[in-house]
Amino acid sequence: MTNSHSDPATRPVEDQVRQFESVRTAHQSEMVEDYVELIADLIHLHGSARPKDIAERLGVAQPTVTKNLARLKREQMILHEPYRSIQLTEEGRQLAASCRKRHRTVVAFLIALGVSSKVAEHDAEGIEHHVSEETLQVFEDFACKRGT
Amino acid sequence: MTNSHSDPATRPVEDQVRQFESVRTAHQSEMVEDYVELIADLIHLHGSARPKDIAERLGVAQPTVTKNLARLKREQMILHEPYRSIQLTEEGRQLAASCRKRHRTVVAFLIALGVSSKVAEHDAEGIEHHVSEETLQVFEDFACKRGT
DNA sequence: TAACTTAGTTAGCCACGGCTAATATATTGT
DNA sequence: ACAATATATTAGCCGTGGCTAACTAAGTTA
Repeated sequence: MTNSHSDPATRPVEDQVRQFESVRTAHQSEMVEDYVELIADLIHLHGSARPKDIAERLGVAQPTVTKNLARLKREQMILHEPYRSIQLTEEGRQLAASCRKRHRTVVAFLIALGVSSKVAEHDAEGIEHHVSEETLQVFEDFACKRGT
Repeated sequence: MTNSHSDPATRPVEDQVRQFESVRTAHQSEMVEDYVELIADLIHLHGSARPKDIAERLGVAQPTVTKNLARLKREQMILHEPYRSIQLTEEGRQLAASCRKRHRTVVAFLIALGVSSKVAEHDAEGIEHHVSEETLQVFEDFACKRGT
């Protein structure tokens, strides 16, 4: 172990606190990121993203989607009037693009490492929300050197 | 891209559903894993794990800890009577051990990859809960070959 | 157009994991 | 032993993201 603090509980308390806090924060953005990314994909694929389709892709009930869309709207990620189509705002489009890029980077990285593509896709979904800029950069370099 | 389904929305719906479901499931176990791991560390370090210390390490209020300990108890991870000390059950100890091992593997892997130890420690906290057995094995092999 | 079907929303429930304020128990020091 | 302090719990609030049931709107088709 190169790490000088291999036992977590011996690290400064504030450091550990910051970490846990930042994981909690990440969890709060996950839903938004997943939705925005999925909406972008659906629009790209079908020309529109209906609550029905979103619900189906995520494996949740439609009312759950309606509720969460309210939050996306509140956070200015989408434009949406009841019963009308869902549009991404500029901010939403940007977020979707960066999520998508990050997602693909993580998948490509895992595959380059030797993980099967199915598992890579699966794990990326969970991992992508917790990768810092620094780590993402390292992933990208690695994937470029080794993978496709 | 070696992946045949680089556009998520073109993958079979059930696959994507399973992924999102499994991320949601992982989230439900995160709290338990974090607590159990931390409790083991504190016991190892101080001989006991008090709610006060747990709260301090996690950066949450004490009542939050009390509430969550009830869940750990319900799930048979700890033994705990009001105002008395916290013990890990055998199951709890095992979970703590495997979480700890996984955590260290992820950290060692990231460091071996070239991520700074501070960021490695940070990202590991978020990533560790979303790494499948297969990926973990790949991480371990890589860290062994390259790092300490 | 009217009836039926499909899609979307609203209302209201649940568990979770945060919080503060108030209370109860332990511990410590005189 | 008792008072003061520190720790732990309880009660009760909040927002999130699930759910079902009931209702509303849109779209289809006879």
